[in-house]
Amino acid sequence: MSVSQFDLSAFEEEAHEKWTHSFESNPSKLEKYYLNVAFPYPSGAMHVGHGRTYIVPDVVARYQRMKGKQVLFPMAFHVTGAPVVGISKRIANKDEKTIRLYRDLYRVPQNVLDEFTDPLTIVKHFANEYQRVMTACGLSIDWRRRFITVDPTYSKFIEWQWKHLYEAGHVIKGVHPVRYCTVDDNPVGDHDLLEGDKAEVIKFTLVMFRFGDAFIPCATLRPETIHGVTNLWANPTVTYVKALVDGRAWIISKEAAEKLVLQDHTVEIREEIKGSDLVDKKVSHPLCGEVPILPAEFVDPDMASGMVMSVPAHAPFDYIALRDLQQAGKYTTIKPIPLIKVEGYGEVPAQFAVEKAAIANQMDSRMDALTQEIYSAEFSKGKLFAQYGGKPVKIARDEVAELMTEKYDSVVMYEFDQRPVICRCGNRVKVKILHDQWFLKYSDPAWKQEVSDHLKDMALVPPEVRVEFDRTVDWLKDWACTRRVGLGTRFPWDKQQLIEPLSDSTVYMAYYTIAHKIREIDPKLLTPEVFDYIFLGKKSDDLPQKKKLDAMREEFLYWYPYDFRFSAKDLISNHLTFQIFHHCTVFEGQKKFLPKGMVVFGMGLLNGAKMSSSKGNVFLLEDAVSEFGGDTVRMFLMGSAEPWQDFDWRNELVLSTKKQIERFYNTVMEIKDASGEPHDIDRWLMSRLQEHIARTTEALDNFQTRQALQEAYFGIETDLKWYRRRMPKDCDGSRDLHTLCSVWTRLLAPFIPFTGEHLWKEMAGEGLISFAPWPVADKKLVNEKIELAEELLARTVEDIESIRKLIQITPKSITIALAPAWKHDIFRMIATASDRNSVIKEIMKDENMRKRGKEATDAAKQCTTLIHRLPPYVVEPLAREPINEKAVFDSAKAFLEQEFGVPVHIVEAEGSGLVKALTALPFKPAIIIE
RNA sequence: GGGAGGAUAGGAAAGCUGGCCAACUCCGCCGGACUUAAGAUCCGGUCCUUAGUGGUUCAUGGGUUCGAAUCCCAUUCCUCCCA
Repeated sequence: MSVSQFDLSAFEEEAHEKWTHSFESNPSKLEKYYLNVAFPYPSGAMHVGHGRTYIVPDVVARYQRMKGKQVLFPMAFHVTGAPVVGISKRIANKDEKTIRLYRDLYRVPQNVLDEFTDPLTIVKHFANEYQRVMTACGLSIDWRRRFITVDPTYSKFIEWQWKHLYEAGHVIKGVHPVRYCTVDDNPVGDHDLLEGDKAEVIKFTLVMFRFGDAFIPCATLRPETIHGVTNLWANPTVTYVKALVDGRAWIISKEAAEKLVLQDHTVEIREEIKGSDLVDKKVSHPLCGEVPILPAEFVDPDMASGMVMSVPAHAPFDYIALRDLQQAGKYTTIKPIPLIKVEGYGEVPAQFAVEKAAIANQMDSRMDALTQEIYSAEFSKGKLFAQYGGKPVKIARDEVAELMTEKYDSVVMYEFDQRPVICRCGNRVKVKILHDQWFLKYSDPAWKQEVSDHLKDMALVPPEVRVEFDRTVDWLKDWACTRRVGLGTRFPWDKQQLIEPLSDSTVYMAYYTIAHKIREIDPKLLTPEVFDYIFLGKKSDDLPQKKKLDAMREEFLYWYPYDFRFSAKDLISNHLTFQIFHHCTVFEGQKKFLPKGMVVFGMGLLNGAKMSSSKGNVFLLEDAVSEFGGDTVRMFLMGSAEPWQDFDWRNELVLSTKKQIERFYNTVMEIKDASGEPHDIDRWLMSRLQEHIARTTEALDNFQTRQALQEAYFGIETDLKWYRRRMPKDCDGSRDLHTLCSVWTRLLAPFIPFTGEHLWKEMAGEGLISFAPWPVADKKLVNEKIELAEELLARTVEDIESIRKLIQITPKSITIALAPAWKHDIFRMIATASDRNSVIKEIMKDENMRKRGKEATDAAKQCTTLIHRLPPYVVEPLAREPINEKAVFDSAKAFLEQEFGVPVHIVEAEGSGLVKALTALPFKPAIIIE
């Protein structure tokens, strides 16, 4: 008895035992199916959102396996990059927040946590955790092929890959601005920031105003507004410095002087100048003439050069600052100078906008939004006045910047678009220009062309993402591909640097095919020639361990290219596109090895809010599995949304999923051994079953896990309910139910493999259900007539119930009156008519109909309505051939009487003498309850 | 700012090559049956109205059409990506 109890954790234990090496997959005679997932960066524990990412491909893998394919589903761990280095530092520094996250949320034991001061220990720990939890989820992964991206062997593979990229001319050297901490003396990654992780580096133009023998540089994003400059702003409370920058005298804030050093300038500070001493002095620029310096306390010395040029006609801040001064009776001769015409903002846009929004002073919180609004409006729609060239702002901006750089000493200065940006160490982050920065030249049009050509031949799921890929390829710019900190493979042409994490994980899908075998060879022997041989078939002398290489070559040729890659949609604009670029280069001229398809996922929500480890809004996958069971988690994640849609995890919904599995299990256990003789209703059940098989198969072919579950689970369950209702009281069901159970269990096996294995054993199925044959729909068992008869019966039962509810009397008998043959004729004529409007005329031409007069036209109208109302799968067969309604109801008489507990009479409407019987229509008999 | 997608019952979600659509299905809730009870299961209900009917609905406003949740335009809001 205890064996047949529904006990998920017992099933799980049983299955794990059977599966130990089952999913290790080798080349064989069978057709192959290779799928893979973007590998995880194991810096923390898995949450349920991760669960779906790996369960969807597992369902597909299991499905394809049952279809008889040789399936490869590998997994590895991406440990390269900087984040984990930051984490280890924070743990070493006893950062409370980080420690709490790892100790309390991820539940890392203290003795392990103590070791986390070493970054590699962190990723290795969580890689093992990942494997453990993935296994608990029933993922059918070939773990022999597991690797991490800092394995020496893998590094050799990366070096080989980059050699090809380099030789193809895709790796170039350039300069690059980065966030930089001068205390740590290192670039700062997102995860190393205390504040300002959204800040971006913006390229400003320094407009050089002449001030005696020196320059005063003002940073701007809008150099074209130089024509409208009325003054500069200096902060009277700030101490400025006069410094020799690249040999020429500049007046800038102290902070700016420090920043310029990081941006390729030599800076020697000569003297300090008080801001107040600058006020009311004059400066000049060839494009705007002489203007005064005005005082303004809003000027931030830590923003770019610490001096600001004022364009009151187009910048709300400048406008208000000037207005405030003038209201105090100062500088009243200065007038805003408009220079850009923009529709809908009057003569002086800044003034117009400020007045429209009724902004009182500089402190108004809407100022930033307003500035942004004007900036955007002028950029997209604005045009310079004719005297300044008349060009659109979009074009003029770059032209003016170029002119200033060439003729008027302007230079570029990088600064953040928002502040403050603060490092973990508490120091202000600055922008530094890095030299020796290497780039992947994704901007290369020829390379783009190869990628976009191949993209056309790839299967993309869902199809809507194709435009996003096309756009990404179109827009992609050069990508900085080396870093100075973190874990990773050394960059071959500059050993001081590392290959950046997104750039070292683009062709590893090929590496999976040989990962378990290449380990046997000493990494020192893994020259590029070795990989050239394995992956490209290029022969060369002195290849080591030729036999092993041949075996690897064979694996690669068998598995590659991969059939589908699964990944979340936020990777479209980088990783998923990069990997196509890299494949195109590495497998240059070998189109048959390029990726075949991709499935892109939506995001995960927890109780309606976005999942986020840092905010603590996560539910750990491990907890979910132990609380609800692996099958429950799987079925919930697969059934709540299609893979590419966002899904929402809610515990109460998960709980009801568990009940569903239990219901399924109990039902199967109860009926699997039924042995009665089949009735008509069994033929109906078998007929319906074929459709569920076909639809489930089709859904899975399209990766629609939700649709597939809907068909395979609820579709069959609903049929069974009707089936049991239709069974005579004393009958336990026929031996056909055994077939149904076998099919049903197999259809669900990819989703709930643990329960599947257990039931398979209970049903004495051969081998493991994981490798059992996928059911195939048998067209011969589809019986349209029987389905139609049941449909008629079900609809009639429904009608009787709704009438009974309405009249609220205790019925003594029910009479079902069937429509006469001539109404069937009308029905058929209308259903087959090409023009349903004129068909009534046609009908009335008939002698027999005409003599019935109004009765016939009424019936025709009602039939038309009915035909519109019935689904096509009912109308079509009825149009071909009427069904024998009398026979249907006669044989169901016992059922109906049992259902309603009163005598049921079946009569022909015509000649019954009942008034209500006249409303009888084909497929809709009249019902008289007394 | 540029790009992509979306807005349907209490929640989730199907339908979206125009007529079958008050709208598959699941969850929740309400009522009933079974049960000592709970749970499970089964039946019914869940916009208004009603002898199985009819009406009003699918973010808002407009358009195309004999006819639109479904096509087109505008607006509002949401999500994601890039800047």
